[in-house]
Amino acid sequence: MTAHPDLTRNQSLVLHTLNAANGSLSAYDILDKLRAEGLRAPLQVYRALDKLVEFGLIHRLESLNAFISCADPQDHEAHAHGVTAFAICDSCGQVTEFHDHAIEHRLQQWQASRSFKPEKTTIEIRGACSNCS
Amino acid sequence: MTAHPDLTRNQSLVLHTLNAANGSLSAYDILDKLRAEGLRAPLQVYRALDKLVEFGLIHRLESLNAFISCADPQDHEAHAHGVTAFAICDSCGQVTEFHDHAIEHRLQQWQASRSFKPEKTTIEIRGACSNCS
DNA sequence: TTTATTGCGTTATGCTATAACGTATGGCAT
DNA sequence: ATGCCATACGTTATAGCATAACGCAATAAA
Ligand SMILES: [Zn+2]
Ligand SMILES: [Zn+2]
Ligand SMILES: [Zn+2]
Ligand SMILES: [Zn+2]
Repeated sequence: MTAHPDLTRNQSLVLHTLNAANGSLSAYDILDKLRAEGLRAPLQVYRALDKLVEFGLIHRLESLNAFISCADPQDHEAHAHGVTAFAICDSCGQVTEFHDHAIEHRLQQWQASRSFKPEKTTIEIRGACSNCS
Repeated sequence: MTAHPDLTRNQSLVLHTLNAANGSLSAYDILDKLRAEGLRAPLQVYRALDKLVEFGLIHRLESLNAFISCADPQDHEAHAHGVTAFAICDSCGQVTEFHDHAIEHRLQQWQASRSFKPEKTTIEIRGACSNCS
């Protein structure tokens, strides 16, 4: 359970922006929100995002090319070794993060049967949330 | 079991290019391979890709922003109503498509419990295949 | 002090995807 | 045949996402 180091100014700015957002934000969304704080270039945001993902404080949503703050950054076990899944509402943008041990176990079985060594697993359900149906 | 219509020239060119490829190709990879056939603009490729995905003949890999031909285009049941998963080797590019009913069922349970209406589900495992480990 | 590491800022570039326009073609009802 | 509709096509321009490459600054070993 290694704690991540203190965040730098840019990392803090990006994390707080994501925490304050309702749903997910693209790197350029974040950049636009942080111009007032002095950020000017995409790389400043991408470098912070890379670190925050590495620290397990945020997640990247592959099907949206966007980022969202972790729903439970304290849960190191689930995020370090587990599989994180997301349900994404295409209507309102709500993102629900969840962890399902049965799915994870089933994927592990498949991987073992094929001698496939997983590095990162993406599970994203796009659709309509209960409010938007 | 509705058959898809005959493919247009551009659709055929794109499909054959993907069928001939070892792994996945980006839209621009495909465009480069088809310049000799007269294709000049990204839209010509993207429009064909959209249709081929709609017909269930190819899949989009969200974590790669790339496309791959379907491993079993005849299996309409699995592709129309089921969840398709991919194991992607980051070393050699090999992509293995598979379908797991237990995972699909588990996702359905989650969706039912949250009244979430799924439209498209992405499952992609990035890692190293048995040959590359 | 020297060296290595990490983060920062900037410029430039590359890759991915779509908007908006007009043209062409084929099916079909009148 | 004529008009109408739906679909595909080709082109130009633009939008959106991501990284290469450079040098500087601060910090932490050695
Ligand atoms: Zn999380
Ligand atoms: Zn919603
Ligand atoms: Zn398939
Ligand atoms: Zn491999």
